[in-house]
Amino acid sequence: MEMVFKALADQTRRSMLDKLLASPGLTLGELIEGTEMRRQSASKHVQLLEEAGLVHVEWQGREKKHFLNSIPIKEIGRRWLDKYGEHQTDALLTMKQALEAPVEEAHEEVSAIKRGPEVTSFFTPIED
Amino acid sequence: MEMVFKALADQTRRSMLDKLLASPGLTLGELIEGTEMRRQSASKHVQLLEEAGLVHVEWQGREKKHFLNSIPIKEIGRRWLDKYGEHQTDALLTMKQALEAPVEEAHEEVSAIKRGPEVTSFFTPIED
DNA sequence: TTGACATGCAGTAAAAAGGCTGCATTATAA
DNA sequence: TTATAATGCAGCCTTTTTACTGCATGTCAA
Repeated sequence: MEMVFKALADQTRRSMLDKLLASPGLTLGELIEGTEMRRQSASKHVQLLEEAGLVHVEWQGREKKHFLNSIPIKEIGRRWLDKYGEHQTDALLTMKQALEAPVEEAHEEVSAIKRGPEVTSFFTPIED
Repeated sequence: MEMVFKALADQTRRSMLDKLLASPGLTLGELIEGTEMRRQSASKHVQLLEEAGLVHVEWQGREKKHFLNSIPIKEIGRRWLDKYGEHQTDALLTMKQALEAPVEEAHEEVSAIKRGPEVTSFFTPIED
């Protein structure tokens, strides 16, 4: 999971995923077409993407075909949408309103929310 | 968008978001409780999260209360789930099967998929 | 007012990331 | 077989990231 986040943090790598989504099976050479980047640098990016499980490769003679594996991305999307579901937004708005109220009462409300079951019940811990 | 990806790339920052999800309104001091990290280091992380729009703050006297803003995360989740939808997985499997067939025919199928409307129609470009 | 507390900002050091060149390896094609 | 093409690996350099220390600022409470 850590690796997936790291891999997605770089624009160059995200562009590579885009290209592979549009054109499955591109080789390294084809991946850097139209860019200024050297083959060797791109190769390192591809290595990272492979380690993160985001790219699957198939060797065909001396050519290495690259394919996007969208499973890890979907997994992240699914988990995070579960984790930060609609309830959270409501809770945030509640907090915001509470803080905009006079300090004493606001502090009370904050404490109530912090110790109460309302927010903690929204929270489904997910290892990442 | 770039900032959001960068912000999510670090485990420390993701943990902070987790804490703020579980306990909205934590101060900096509360955020580093139980960790080895110095206050000043954590402060920089918070700064990044703020710039990425992932954390909203409310000053209350000398205390700075931090709140998770899950909107950017949801936005990413939504866009990426659109982008890498179910069709992509099918396409990937098709490619995989094609490549596992004898080379000549496989190459034909790959070319067909690459130039055909099947895959490109799956692709909905999204700026990021 | 004064001391303690919560935070911010500047500067520094170490580590990680990203890009390059040069060379080695394997496969195709003449 | 030999030249060419696609790729990998090692080493180097520069930039970015991350964590630290020290000091400054603003707020609360006695």
